[in-house]
Amino acid sequence: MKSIKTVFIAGPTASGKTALGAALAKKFGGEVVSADSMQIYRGIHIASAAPDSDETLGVPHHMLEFLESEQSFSVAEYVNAAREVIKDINARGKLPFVVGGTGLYISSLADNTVYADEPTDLDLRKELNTLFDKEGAEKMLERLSVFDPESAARLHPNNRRRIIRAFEVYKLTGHSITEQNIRSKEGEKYIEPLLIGITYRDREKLYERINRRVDIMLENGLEDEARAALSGNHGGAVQAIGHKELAGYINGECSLNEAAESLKRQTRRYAKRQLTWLKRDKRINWIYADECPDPAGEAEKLIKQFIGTEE
RNA sequence: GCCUCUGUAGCUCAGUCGGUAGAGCAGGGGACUGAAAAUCCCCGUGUCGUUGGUUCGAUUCCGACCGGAGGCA
Repeated sequence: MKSIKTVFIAGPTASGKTALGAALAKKFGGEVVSADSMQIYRGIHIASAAPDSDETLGVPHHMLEFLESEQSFSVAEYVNAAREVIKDINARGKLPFVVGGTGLYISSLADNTVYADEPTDLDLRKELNTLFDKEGAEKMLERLSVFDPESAARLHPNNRRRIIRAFEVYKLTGHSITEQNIRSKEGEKYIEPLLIGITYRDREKLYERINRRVDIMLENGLEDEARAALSGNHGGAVQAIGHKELAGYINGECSLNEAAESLKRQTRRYAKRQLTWLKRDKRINWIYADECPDPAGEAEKLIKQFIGTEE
């Protein structure tokens, strides 16, 4: 099968990628596939800055707000679902635009990473956690080195989550995560990506935007949304920045102002981590919103060149 | 006007009995394959208010000045 030309719009939170993605998709008659690990959930519309109906500009958006907050989700499920959506968009003769800030989701699609069928086993994770508590990190890494020396050497003892995942893969599949990662790169290249990154050269400007957006979220009812989420079942969405920070205020542990400051700080750090992830990918064509007079026009040029309809 | 306290990192402050300084927070850099808005690793960024004096050497001691806080008038 011929690979599907797909435009990716990536960037840190509050960089303006949602608006840019929708505008570009409209211009090129495309459809948007969200690549955001929080916007997949319902009940977190404000905190995740999911696009409102007026922000989608009438362009179909996929992979948005389709899961209940207590449901667990994974990159594997994301990639497998998004792939079908992209194939469908392509089959209808439209250009897919993957827009989002979850680096792992974006690169998994752009790199055509294959995630084999393998059910998530939360009980096994629990067991492994108990074992970890009993044995300690060093002993666990020693055990890991027996069947996966590469991972044992690579993983930091403090990174419990990754160590446990390495055991989990082996117990579930009989092969190491190192081996699995190698296989994951050998799949069909069904996507041909054009990667566009949007951000600000001056970090301070991005942070100002983040701070402002948090204030707007609070004005728009973030507190009520957080209250509703916190009273419900806790699941995949509880780790969302926004509800987490407001919990302290809602439980009477701090003032609203302190919660808001904490939320801004966590969002800034998140943006920094997003940038660290994206910077690594040398294929990304970066557009700096604070230097470029016409970011959308710049992106349009790249896309025209990419799809081969250069005027 | 006088007296006292005070001025050190972006912020709050420690400290140097004289040998150009260090914590917390903020911040910066990095890793990343099934929880990824998660998880984890590394890093102190400085005209020690200014200016004279004493000294081999002053951020440290002394004086003056400038800024801040309080007190007495």
